[in-house]
Amino acid sequence: MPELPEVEAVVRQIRPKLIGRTIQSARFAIPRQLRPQSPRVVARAVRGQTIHEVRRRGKIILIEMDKGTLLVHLRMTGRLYVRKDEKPNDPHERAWLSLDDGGDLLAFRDPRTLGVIRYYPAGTPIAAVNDAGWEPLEVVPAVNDVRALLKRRSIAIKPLLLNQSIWAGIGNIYASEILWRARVSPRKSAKRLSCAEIERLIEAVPSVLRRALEMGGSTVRDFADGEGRAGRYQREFAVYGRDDEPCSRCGRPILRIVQAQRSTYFCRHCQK
DNA sequence: CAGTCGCCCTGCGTGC
DNA sequence: TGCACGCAGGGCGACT
Repeated sequence: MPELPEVEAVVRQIRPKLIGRTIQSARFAIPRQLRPQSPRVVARAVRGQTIHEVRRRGKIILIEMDKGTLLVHLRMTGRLYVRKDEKPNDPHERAWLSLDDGGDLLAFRDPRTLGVIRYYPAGTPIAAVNDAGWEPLEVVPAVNDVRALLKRRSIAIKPLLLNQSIWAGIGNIYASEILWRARVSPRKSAKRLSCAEIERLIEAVPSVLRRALEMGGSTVRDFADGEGRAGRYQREFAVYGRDDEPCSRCGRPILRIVQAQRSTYFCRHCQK
C-alpha cells in the first residue's frame, strides 16, 4: 500500500507521540512477520527501552531506541498508529507496543499480514537500509550518476524504478506517475534512456513525490496516516488507475499493461 | 548475472 | 444472493 509519501506521512504523525516514550511491553500476533526472529525474543528485547527517534528510509520505518532499532515495513496493507489502549481490538491489528504513560499503544494493523517487523541490536547493520538508493526528497543525483546505474540494465525502466537500490521509496503508483511526468515510456529499456530523458526523470521523481506528500499521500483503497486520515493525491493521478480515460496532455486514452506482474499505466502517445 | 515468475496473505469489486 | 475470479500501494527466493 504505502510508498514514500504515505510512509513519510505516517512517520510525521507518530513521531511526536513516540519520542521519549518507554515501551512497557510488546505483543506480536503473526510470528511469520518477524522471521527469522521470534515474537518472544523481540518482545523481550524491546521491553523497557526508550524511543529516541522515529525515522524513514525509503519505505522503511525505523524506531530507534537505547539499545537497538525496530524496523517496520508496511508492505501492501500495513498501517501504524498510536491509540488509546482501551479501544476494542480491530481484528486486523497484528502487533502492539504499549507505552509507558497515558495508556497509549502503538498499533500495527495489517490485513494481509505481508508487513515485516524486525529488531536490530545497536551496531547491527540493517541491510535493507544500507542497500537503499537515493532518498528522493533529499538527494538530486547528477545525470552521469543515474546514467551509470542504468547503462547496463536492459530491464524496462518502470520495473527498475521499483528496485529500491536506485531511488528508495518509489512504488507501483508513483512509478507510473513519475514516468508520465518525465514523458518516458515505461517499456523503454533502462539503458536506452537519453540524457534528456534522464534529466526529466531526475526532475520528475522528487516533484511527484513531494506533491503527493503535500497532499497527505494517496488513498486508493484504504490507506490512512497515523491519524486515520485519507490522502488526497489520488485526485491528481495523471495515469494510475485511469485506463481508457483521456491523457490530460494529449487526449489519447491511457493504457494499462502488465510488467513484472504489476499494472503499469501510461500514455503511448506522449511517453516514447 | 540479469530478468521473470510464483508466492506470501486477505479482502474487495466484478461478472456470471 | 452466491460464487469464482482477478486484482491490489511490496519484495523475496527460485528459476531460466
